[in-house]
Amino acid sequence: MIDLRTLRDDPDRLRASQRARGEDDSIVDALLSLDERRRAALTSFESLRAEQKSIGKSVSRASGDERQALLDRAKDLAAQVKAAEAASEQLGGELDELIMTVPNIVEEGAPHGGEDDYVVLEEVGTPRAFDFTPRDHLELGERLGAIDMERGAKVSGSRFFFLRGVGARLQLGLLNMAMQQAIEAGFTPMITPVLVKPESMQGTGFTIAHDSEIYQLPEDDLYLVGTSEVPLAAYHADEILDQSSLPSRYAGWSSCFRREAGSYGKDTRGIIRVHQFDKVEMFSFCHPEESAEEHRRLLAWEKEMLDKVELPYRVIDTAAGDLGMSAARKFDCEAWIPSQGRYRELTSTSNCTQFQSRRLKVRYRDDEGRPQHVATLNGTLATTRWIVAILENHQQADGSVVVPKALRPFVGLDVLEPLK
RNA sequence: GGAGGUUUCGCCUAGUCCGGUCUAUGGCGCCGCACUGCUAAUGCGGUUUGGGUCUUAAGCCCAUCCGGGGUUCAAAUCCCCGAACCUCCGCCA
Repeated sequence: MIDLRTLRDDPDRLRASQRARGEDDSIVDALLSLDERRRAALTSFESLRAEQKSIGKSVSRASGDERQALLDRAKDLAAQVKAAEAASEQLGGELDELIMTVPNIVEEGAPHGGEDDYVVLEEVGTPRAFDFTPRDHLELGERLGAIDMERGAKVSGSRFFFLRGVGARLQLGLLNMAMQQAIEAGFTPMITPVLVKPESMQGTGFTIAHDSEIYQLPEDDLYLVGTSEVPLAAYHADEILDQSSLPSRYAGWSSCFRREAGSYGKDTRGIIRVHQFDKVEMFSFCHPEESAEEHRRLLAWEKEMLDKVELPYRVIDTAAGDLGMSAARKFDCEAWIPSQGRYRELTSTSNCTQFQSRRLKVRYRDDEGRPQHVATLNGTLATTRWIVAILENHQQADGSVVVPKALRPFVGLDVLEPLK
């Protein structure tokens, strides 16, 4: 949620941000006008209410005719107060509803435009030159007995799979290595709920009503998370944190669930795009003034992981139109996928500034003792999708796969060998 | 799934039976000041959160006693619905 005060003081900032995203900036005027009308209604309600209270008090002191006269007047006022309150609540509700649809204000420096207008910040490593025709991750995974899509489909439907044998070991090793790195960096490891209440989902910036990506359990009014960012963001909801505890960093391990509605025909092969996968996610609550630095730190930890698994990748600065609801800035790391001859996203780190904390009411006390909203950031340390890049980039002509050195102690194998 | 209990401004707590004097009591903690060789102790004052008004500040005002709704001129207090926690019973991994 954006800040109403900032909006009043500097509406042009939001206008510029909306244009950078390629979205309608007329919403700014709608917000300003609604805000003004709501404040007028609120003031009128409050002064009526003040009068009602003071008359109410004198009722208890008066007696006889005087009391009756006051009672009549109070009755009349009570009706007026009720009407004024309803009017103010009506406008307040409209304003809340509207402001909840406004995406975060884009950070200065983020590229303008849509999906294809990203800026490549860095390329690390070079795609390997194969002296044989590289197999894709599914063929490798099947030969290794690591990935079973067919039975995934039999048991649960399309875009579901089993990781088995060395596949299961590879994922466990990878995610454990991510956890290990996070712990060494001072993160608190977390295993989170994957079903959350609507307010946790919405507080994090997902719109339950319109987001067809979310699995819903209407019977229980619970929602399956697409990332542990959701439970981690909501973890400190309605709390005022001690300023000295910032930045407060958590590493969450969870399964993630995505309906992938509207992506029919896209990435249908293998485990690139699936309904359920596992992920280790970094999450940081930090001082708003430090969020840009913290964002760079999260990016550095992502790169450290990518270096450990010895993958060629590039870092992109996502364009404003592709940031989503909550992010003010987003950096993705994309690894080279030999079978596709292109880079695919393996990590994504977002600076959500105070957007989520304002919705979730996560605050800290500033030096004057006043509560202020913290900044929240998130970033990927490892996911199931990494297996795709690891298998393909480290494959050998015979279909075996060399486990990156840093990963070996976690997987317990140096080379993954095809089944006989 | 059923029965009962609990929920008050950081923590603990009074108030709820019997509506107005609750502008919510007291203790702890915290902050400031005073006193004091130092520390401690003591005394005094402050200390929920959000919002409106206001150039700023002060001040004033509104809301806030788990959440929502209702009764009433008036609700922490009465009624209804819900949530969380605790105890017991049932059922099931």
